[in-house]
Amino acid sequence: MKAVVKPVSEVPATIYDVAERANVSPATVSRVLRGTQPVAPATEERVRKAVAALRFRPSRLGVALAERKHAANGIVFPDLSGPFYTEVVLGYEEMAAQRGRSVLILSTRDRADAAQAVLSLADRVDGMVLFGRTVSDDVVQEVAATGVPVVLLGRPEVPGTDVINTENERSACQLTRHLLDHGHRRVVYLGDPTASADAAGRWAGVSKALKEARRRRFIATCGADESAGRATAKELLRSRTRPDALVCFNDEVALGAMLAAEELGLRPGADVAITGWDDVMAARFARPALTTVRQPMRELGAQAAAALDERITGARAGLIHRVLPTEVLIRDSCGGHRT
Amino acid sequence: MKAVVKPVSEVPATIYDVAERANVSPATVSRVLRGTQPVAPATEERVRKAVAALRFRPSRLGVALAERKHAANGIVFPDLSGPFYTEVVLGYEEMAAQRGRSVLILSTRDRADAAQAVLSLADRVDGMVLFGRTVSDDVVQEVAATGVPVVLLGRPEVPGTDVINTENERSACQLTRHLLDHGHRRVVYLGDPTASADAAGRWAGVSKALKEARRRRFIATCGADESAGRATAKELLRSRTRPDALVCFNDEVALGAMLAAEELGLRPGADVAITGWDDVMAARFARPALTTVRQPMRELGAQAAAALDERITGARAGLIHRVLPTEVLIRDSCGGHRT
DNA sequence: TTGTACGCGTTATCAC
DNA sequence: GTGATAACGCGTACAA
Repeated sequence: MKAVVKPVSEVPATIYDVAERANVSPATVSRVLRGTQPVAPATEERVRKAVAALRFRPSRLGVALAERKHAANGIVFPDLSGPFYTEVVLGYEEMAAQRGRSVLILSTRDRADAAQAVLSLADRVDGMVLFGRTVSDDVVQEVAATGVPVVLLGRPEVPGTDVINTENERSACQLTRHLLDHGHRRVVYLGDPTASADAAGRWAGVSKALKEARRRRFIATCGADESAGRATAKELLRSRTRPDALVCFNDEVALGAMLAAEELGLRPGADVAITGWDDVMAARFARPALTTVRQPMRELGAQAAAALDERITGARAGLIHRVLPTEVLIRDSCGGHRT
Repeated sequence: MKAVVKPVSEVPATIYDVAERANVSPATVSRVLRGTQPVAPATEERVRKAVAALRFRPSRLGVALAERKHAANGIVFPDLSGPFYTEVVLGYEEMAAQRGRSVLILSTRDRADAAQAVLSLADRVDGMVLFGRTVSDDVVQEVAATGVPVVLLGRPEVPGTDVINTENERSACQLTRHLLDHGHRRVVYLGDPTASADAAGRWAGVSKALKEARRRRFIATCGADESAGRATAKELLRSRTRPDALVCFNDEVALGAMLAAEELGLRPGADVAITGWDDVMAARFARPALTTVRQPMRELGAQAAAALDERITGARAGLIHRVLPTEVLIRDSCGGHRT
C-alpha cells in the first residue's frame, strides 16, 4: 500500500525542534535566523538545513511576546468612502510595509463603541494614526498615555501627539478670491466648521477672502455627503437671495449641489459657481467639471507612517507639526472666467 | 510640597500585580476578567478594584500567545482605487469588528515581494481574504497549507478554500442583449479575460449574447484603468470599422472610453454606446450618465468575514462556493433607447 | 471556590 | 562560538 501524503496541517515546528535536529541549542537557532551574533559556518549550515527540512517559521506570537513589539501600526478613520481616506491609507500601508510593519485598520463609522475600539486597537499596535471625526480628544489622550505613539491627521493638536495636516485656509482663500475676481457677489460656504478642523480651516479661508473684499460672509451648515449638499443647496438656491457661488466643504457636497442646481433649472458654472475639495474622480467627469482643491493624499499617509516609525524606533524624541501644501484646480464649475 | 502627577507612562501592570494587590492568585484574576469560571462575589469585588486601581489591561501579546490566536483577520487586495475594493474592505472590517476581530490589510500593488508579504501576513492572522489579481494559486495553496483558512474573492477556486464571487456572465449577457435590442450592431468588449476571473466571466456573458444574435464577437484587450480605456477606445473609434457599442470591463475603462469618444467628436450614448461595471460615483455624474452593473460590495466583504469566522471557530467544516447577484443599471450612455 | 504550576515560542543575558 | 536559563504576560489543567 502506498504511503499517503501527509496531511498538510501538521503541527508547526518550534525552535526547539529545529535545535534538536541540528544538535544545537535554541539560542543558536535564533542567532542564525536573526543574524544577531556570529555563528560558526558549519553550525549555521546544520541549522539552516534543519530549518528547511522542518519548514520552520518563527511564530509571530512568540516573537512578539519576546520583543514586546507588535510590528504593526494602526490607522483609524471615520469612513472610507471617497478617495481621500482610501488614498491616505494606501500611502500609509505602503510606507509601513517598506519598514516591515503591518497595518491594522479601524473604521469608526456608525459605531457606538468607537472609543472602546480605539483603545483596544491601541494594545495591538506599536503606534497609530488617528483621523479627525473619529474619537474625542479624551480618547486620544488616553491612547497617548498608554505610551503608544499617535499621529493625528486632519485634526488639531493634542498634547503628546504628532500632527500632520494639509493646508486649508490659504487654498480656500485663494479659491474665494478667484470667485470674487470673476464677478461673483454672493458667496456661501457649505460646511460645518464645528465638525472638523478641516471644515473650520476652509471656512476661515473663505471668510478671510470675503472680509478683504468687504463682502458679507455667508455660511450654510451642511453635512459632508452628497445628499446633505443637495438638500442644503436646494434650499439656498430657491431662496429669494440666491447665492451666485457655493464653496463646498468637499466634492461630494459640491456634486450634490450641482444636482440641486440642475433640478432647479440652473446651470452650474453659468448661473451659479460651485466648488469642492479633494478632486475625486467624479469631479473630473461631472459636467461642467468641478473646480476643486487637490491634497497630497498618498504623501499624507506616507509621512504619517514615517513619523510613527521615527517615534517607535526612538529615532526622534520631539513632536512634529507639519502642514502639507494643497493645490487649487480651476475648472468649469466656477464659471466661464467672465472677468 | 504637593505631589507631582505621576508620569503617565509607568510600567503597565501585569496580572501578577493585580493578583498581589487583590490577595488572590493570577488565575483568579483571569477568571474574573474572562468570566470563565465562577468566582466568589467578595473576591471578584477585590479583583475588580485592583484592576481599576492599577488600570490593568491584559497584554494582547500574552493573551495571544496563551490562546495561540491572533484575533485578527487579513485581507489582501491589488489596490484600493475605486470604490469596489474599498467598500468590500469596509463591509469586511465591520463584520470582523462585530465578531471581535481586527483587520490587517495588505496591498500588493507595485510590489515585487507580494508572495512573501502574503505569507508573512498569514502568520499574523487567524484567517484571510484574498482577492483576484494579487498572488498566484501556488501562494494561495501555500497559505491554505499552513492551516490558515482562506476565502477567495473574485477569483476561481483553489482546493481547500472558500470562494465568494459576484455574478458576471448573466449580467454581462443581459447588458449585451439590451444593446442589441436597441439596435447596436458592432459590439466590442474592452477587457482582458486572462487577467482576472471577473474579466473572463464578463466576456463570456457578452460573448454568449452576441452568439445568440449571430453577431461577430469582438474583443479588444485592455487594461483595467482609465488611461487604458481611453487609449484602447481611441484606437477602436478611429478605425474604419468603428464599433457602435463598447462594453467595458469596469467604470474606469468606460469613463476613459467616454473621454476618447469626446476627443474624437463622437457623442457617447448617441454615436457610440458605452457601458461599465461597478457603479462608481463618477458613473452617475458623467454626462451622459454611465450604464453599468452594480455589485453588492459591502455584502461581499461581510459574507467573506462571516465565512472566515465560521471556519476559524470551527462552526463549519465544509467549503463554501457562493455567487452574489448583480444588477444592471441602464443609464444614458448606452443610447436613447432607440428601439 | 481558589491556588499551583506549567505551557505557549521566542529572545536575551550570562556563563563557559 | 555555544549552551543553559531566565524572562515575556497570560490561560488553564490539575489539585486542593
